[in-house]
Amino acid sequence: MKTRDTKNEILDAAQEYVQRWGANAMSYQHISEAVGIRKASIHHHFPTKEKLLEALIDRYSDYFLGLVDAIVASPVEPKTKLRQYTAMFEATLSQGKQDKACMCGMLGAELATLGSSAAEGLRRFYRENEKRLAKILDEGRQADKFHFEGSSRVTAQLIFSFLEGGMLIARAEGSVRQFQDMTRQMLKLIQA
Amino acid sequence: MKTRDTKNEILDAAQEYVQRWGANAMSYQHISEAVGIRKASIHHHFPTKEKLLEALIDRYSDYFLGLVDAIVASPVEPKTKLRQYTAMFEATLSQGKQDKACMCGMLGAELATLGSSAAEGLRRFYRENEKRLAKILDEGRQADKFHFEGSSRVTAQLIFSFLEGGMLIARAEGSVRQFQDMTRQMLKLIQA
DNA sequence: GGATACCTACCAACTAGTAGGATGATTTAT
DNA sequence: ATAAATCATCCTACTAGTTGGTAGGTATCC
Repeated sequence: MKTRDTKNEILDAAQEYVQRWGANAMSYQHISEAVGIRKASIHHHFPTKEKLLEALIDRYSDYFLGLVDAIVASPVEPKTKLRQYTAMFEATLSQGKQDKACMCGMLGAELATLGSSAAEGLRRFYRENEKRLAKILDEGRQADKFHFEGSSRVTAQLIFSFLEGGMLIARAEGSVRQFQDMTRQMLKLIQA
Repeated sequence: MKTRDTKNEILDAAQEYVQRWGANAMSYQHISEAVGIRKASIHHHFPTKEKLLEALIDRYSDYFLGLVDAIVASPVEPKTKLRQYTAMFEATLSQGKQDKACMCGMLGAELATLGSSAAEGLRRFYRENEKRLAKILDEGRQADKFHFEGSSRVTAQLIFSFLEGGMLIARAEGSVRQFQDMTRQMLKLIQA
């Protein structure tokens, strides 16, 4: 707990900005003002914007997937796990002025402007989420709690896509409620 | 069919750019080079970037919803209508280097950087799509071709959210196939 | 004494947007 | 009909501000 504070404060500010405005609307200047540090000092911690975004994606990914792993490993019903998973997205959407989306959903739209390393990190985030979701779905289907035909992997991709897209759409309407309704309906569709 | 050409060429170039790179990565300079016209000349047609984006959203919205209306009005099965609707998204994703998303999905991520008028246009696009989707769903449910509980409006929002999100996710993986698989699974989930 | 962390001061490139002029077509006045 | 005025389109040339990034210095800490 020494120098690490500033580095994390920079990432905190950057993440907030990306979740609200997007990576291309975020600048070193903005971070500088938010953290209370000079622009050049940010370059000391993250030499280029590309490196910053890579670090940002890595941190976000690790944190988010850590929470997901805890849900997957917990001894509750698959249905509950799925609800807890969707609640994570809902929580982000509910923060502040309800104008934050999933950071990796935002970056998905800005994919073309990302470096190849950051883009790979993004894809990893998507795949790892889908993998964990598929596990929950498999578990639930075997226990006859979920019902759907075909691949659990594709179904996981479908649910994940909906959650990422749903955040953007619901945010535009300024309606957490709409997101909750859609999520509930999604869950109903795969219920046995 | 006189002066209108340049205006539309500008919008064409801008739309391509937004669908691939996003609105914040698009500049008057980029459009200028793509169209073969000077930067200042673009300002003559669209005095500010905000106005350009408003015009872009309006044109896109009118065109897209026009196609959707044709689908809704056509005398085919609801199931076919839904497949035709999702095929429109698939077509965009299949274009070029498979790096284009729905323009309004892209702009959804950049919502905070849009002017209030453009943001309202975006929301209108979302709502009008959901409305038409709900109509198809209602029609199908009444004909016992679709089966789902609860609100058709919420179900329409769910499907629309999935399509917008799915384009971004599938694009990241460079996989039209993944998008097709997810869409097919979505359709299966609401099939009677 | 060598890192680490931060600073001031700069840079070249790019951003949206403006001023004002040239060209040519279309309307209008005579 | 023709001359004059107006207009749309496009141009060169510019502005002020922002962008990511660098050079090089200073203070502090192990």
